Amino acid sequence: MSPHKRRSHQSVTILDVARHAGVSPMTASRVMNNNLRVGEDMRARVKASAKALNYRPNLAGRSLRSSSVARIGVLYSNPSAAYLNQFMLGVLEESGPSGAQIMVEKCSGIRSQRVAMGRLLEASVDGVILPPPLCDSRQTIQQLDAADVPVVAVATGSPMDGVASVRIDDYRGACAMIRYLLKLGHRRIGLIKGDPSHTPALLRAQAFYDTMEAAGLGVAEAHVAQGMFTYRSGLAAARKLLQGQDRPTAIFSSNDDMAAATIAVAHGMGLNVPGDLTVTGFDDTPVAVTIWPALTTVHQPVIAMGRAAVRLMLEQIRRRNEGRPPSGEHQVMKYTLVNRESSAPPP
Amino acid sequence: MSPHKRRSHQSVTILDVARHAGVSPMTASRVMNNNLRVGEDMRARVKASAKALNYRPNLAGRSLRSSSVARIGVLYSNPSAAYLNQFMLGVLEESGPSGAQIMVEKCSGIRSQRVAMGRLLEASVDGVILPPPLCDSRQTIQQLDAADVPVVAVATGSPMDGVASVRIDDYRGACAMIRYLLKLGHRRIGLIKGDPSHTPALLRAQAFYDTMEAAGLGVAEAHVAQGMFTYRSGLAAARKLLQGQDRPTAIFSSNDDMAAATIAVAHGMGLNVPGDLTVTGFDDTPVAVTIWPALTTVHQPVIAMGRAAVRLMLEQIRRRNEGRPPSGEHQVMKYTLVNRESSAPPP
DNA sequence: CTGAAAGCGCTTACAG
DNA sequence: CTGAAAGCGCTTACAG
Repeated sequence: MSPHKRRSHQSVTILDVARHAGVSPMTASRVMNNNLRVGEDMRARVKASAKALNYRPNLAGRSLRSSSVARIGVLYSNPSAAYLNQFMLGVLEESGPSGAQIMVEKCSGIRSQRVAMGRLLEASVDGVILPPPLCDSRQTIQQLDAADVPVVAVATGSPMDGVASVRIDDYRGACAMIRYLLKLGHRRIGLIKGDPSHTPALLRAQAFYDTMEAAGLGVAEAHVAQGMFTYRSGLAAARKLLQGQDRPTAIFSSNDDMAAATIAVAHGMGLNVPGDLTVTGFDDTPVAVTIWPALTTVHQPVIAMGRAAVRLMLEQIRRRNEGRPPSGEHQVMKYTLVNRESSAPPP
Repeated sequence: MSPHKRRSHQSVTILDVARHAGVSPMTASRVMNNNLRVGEDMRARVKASAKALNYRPNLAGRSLRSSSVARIGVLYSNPSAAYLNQFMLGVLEESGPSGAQIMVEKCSGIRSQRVAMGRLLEASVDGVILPPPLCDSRQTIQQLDAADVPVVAVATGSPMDGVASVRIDDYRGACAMIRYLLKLGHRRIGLIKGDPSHTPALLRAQAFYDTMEAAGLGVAEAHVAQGMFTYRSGLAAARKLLQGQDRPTAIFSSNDDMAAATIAVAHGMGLNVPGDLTVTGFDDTPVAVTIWPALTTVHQPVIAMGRAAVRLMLEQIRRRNEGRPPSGEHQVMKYTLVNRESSAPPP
């Protein structure tokens, strides 16, 4: 960087961009805010200048002048604490600099749902982010729609038209994991399904069946157990899978909590993981590295998804304020297969 | 609220406070920032007015004019992911509105410590927050001191003079838990100790010995096991405690991860928790409600401690900027005993 | 569609 | 120790 003296606090302001583009600061501002009433020509020039100068809007300045900061609600029902913690980390990281206010409301059951929703609406939130499993509640989304409040659905397995969403491709993530197990040499692979009312659970299970079939492998009834995404349900499911004669050499659990339970059950039976049994999870929540052996799992970038949810929400709010329809953008984030200690070739 | 029209965006500004107190805005500003060069008289008047009007500084305005926002580093080594997530939740919540920037650096081992510290210093952070176990590293604190960078130590068992800190009273928290087990009727209580290089581990163990002794109970060698705060170390410790003849009817684990491991081992031995064995933890991290049965534990308000750490840090930075010495304030937060499903009277 | 002016709430830099 | 003036970066409200 050249050693010349800084004239102001911030290196590049919107004034610099305007000057560089040869337009007024107002026009530059309008372009930065996606305001429609700007000619294509100017829009392009400003965008180019902003990029060339690496302009970053000063959010303090913006929020100082703009009448109000965005108020974003996060409405959740019963996700795992670990998941929600990570998600909120992303939400707060992104909302902090933008000056947006975050209101978190929990609900369990229909009645408390009504109460929570009422509180959010009364606080006149500008938008509501719906982490799973509420992301799939038609009723919740319709209520919000009726109140003209934009929604961002997080980690839904079935994105809806006109409702913005962030997610990973659960189907392909699960396929990747099954293919990995296959490549390791496993043939008898067990599946612990997740709560069937959560759309990603369905996708992960379907990926299992499809990939096994594509490999020319049948799936025995005894090798599939229904779970509910909780540790406790994983305990029961793992017992079912491991008690039989022809027990699987690998178990694909639809999330980490149930995988952790599976390892606990296996240890209880004197089974070595991964020597006697490979166990893999999904999500890569903190429990994956808490337990021993550390879990091979599919990493879902939960923090990044929290950030993305806020960005999408801010965009929805702007659109609404300008009378434009919701973008209905569906952002698909990258999953990664994380190979740790709980997987190995079959005995 | 009266229905009169709002003159401006914010209900109460520093101008209102100044007018109410009959001083200039500058004086009001100085008082709000604890600037020393204000007479006692005016200081009192402004404070009273601010309180009367319920004045909340607009942080966007402040950060816009102030040359720079605070840059706060968080340097950590190897805490549990769950703990750090929760802690960061508090840090981000508090730093967001203040506009402070957070820089997180991880280090493992001496060499990477040097690298991480170098990055922080190069980014010219205004202060560094030290979560456990780095909160107890004299070397780290001295390096930071030498660079004239204020420190806030989090959850240290031995607060140092001149270094601000936030913590709970680990000793009394552990005493409360042991007394609870005693009251339940347990006499043979086992202890899983934590990493001895972490000061809170020492306090929790000492509380165990003292409380048992106060109850007139001896502690058998076989009823104490050394752990390292990890799940894996908890597995080994629990095996040691449960294999003997005269096994304990209750086990007090020095943290939740090791308690979770203990429950897994107990289940593996066919023991019912809490029917045959009571297991309790410490910290109340998310794992406490993930596992089954849910853990009775000592709640440490980690999120609130994250917020408090940022508040203390901002105060330290201000003091330093004004040439005053660090406050060396030690904030002690409240713990709570959370009674869930893993504890019951002895069989 | 584009712009000149004013001001959001606060604090810096200068006077006294 | 106290204050009047100016300005941080941005956008609202008004003109054209």
